[in-house]
Amino acid sequence: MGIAERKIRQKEEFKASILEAAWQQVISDGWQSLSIRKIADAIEYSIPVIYNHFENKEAILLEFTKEGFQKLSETLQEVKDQYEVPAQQLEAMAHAYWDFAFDHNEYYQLMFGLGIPACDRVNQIIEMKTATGIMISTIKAAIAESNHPEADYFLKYHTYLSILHGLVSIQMIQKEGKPDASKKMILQDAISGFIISITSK
Amino acid sequence: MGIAERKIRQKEEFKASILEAAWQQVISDGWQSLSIRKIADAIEYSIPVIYNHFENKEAILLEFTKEGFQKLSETLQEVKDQYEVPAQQLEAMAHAYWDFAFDHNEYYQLMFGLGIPACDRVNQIIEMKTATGIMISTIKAAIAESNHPEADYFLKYHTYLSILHGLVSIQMIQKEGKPDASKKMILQDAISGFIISITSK
DNA sequence: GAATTTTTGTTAACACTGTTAACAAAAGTA
DNA sequence: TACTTTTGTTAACAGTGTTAACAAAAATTC
Repeated sequence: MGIAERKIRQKEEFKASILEAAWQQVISDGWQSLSIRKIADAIEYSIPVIYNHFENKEAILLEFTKEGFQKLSETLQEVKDQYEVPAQQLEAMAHAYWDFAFDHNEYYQLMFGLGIPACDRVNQIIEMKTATGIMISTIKAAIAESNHPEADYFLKYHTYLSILHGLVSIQMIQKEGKPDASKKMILQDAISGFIISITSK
Repeated sequence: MGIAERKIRQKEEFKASILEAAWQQVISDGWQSLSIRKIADAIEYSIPVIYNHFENKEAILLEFTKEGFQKLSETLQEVKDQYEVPAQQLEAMAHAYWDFAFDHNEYYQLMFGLGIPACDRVNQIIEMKTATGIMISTIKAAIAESNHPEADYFLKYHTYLSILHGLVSIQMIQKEGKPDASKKMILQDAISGFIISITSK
């Protein structure tokens, strides 16, 4: 009975065409503005057919999130395979990670829940400069007292902030509520490494 | 003419009551589910009055984002003032930053555009484990070859990922599109610091 | 104090969202 | 051919942000 197989094949194709249409939406207007109606419109079917193939909108986004992690894994593995020394691997993977994030920007935003309204918002906030100023001045002072006062304070500030924000947001994505005190060891580890990197060496 | 003053005072109070009601919403259900209608309901006025005091919903969120950065600045400054040595200040500020993020969780999410649907999503993605595995194995190898093979690989992995994600998302929030190559120096700086911290010392 | 203007607030709608129940049409099976 | 299952549609529900048209209250002018 080849007809049952044809059916599931057609079902797969249909599902794929939904994802295809959805992805077009995502890359052209961002995943924020992805809508079931627009997908239905694009595939020229009525709305409820989509719910025959996906439980809800979230399930569609989940699909892309999976794809994103798959692609990231592949990329990391490929890059890793090009080196032998772990330290070199780590460095190369870091660059690959960076490139992935910006080359597959939509995937990355989906994977890490970057809800982009903040982009427009953050850029019009003067209050942010105050916080920035406090941190930068401290970095400057630390560099001035260090053995290599020629270091780029602005670069070091970005590094400092990125470490902090990275730690926090990764933690927030993984679980809600305040993480236990043991998690603060990660902070301690990262930040003391950073401080050493500017104060001595 | 005290009546004009009373008017603007009342206007201020009204505005404050809107923000108050909005904030109640935010802390009880997250800023995702904040709605103009619910605010109107809470203050027992009709919907359009809110638009007399705020241009749109975004303006209300912007207000909280500002508040968030103000609070963060205050916190950082206070903590900084308790120390003299820049290195100590940086460390103390890092911990203060961490505490702020989790103690004022709603503010932080707003400030950095953490669009929390990803929380539920990320936790049901097995594909994520692959990527994690690749990175962890490399970290393990690096530690094994280092001078202190007793180091906690899981901690180091979290540090590694956090640095990467922090760099990327801070960059993404600030501007869209791929950042210029010079920005990659921040990555280079942070990651080489990290690598040194595990390979030698 | 009455008439007029300005401010303030309301109702009702528009244009969107995700989701689903009720039903019709097509396809496969007996 | 008659029946069942799958597939698809229309129409609605319950939300969302936002705004135009209008009524009521307050302040100002005559």
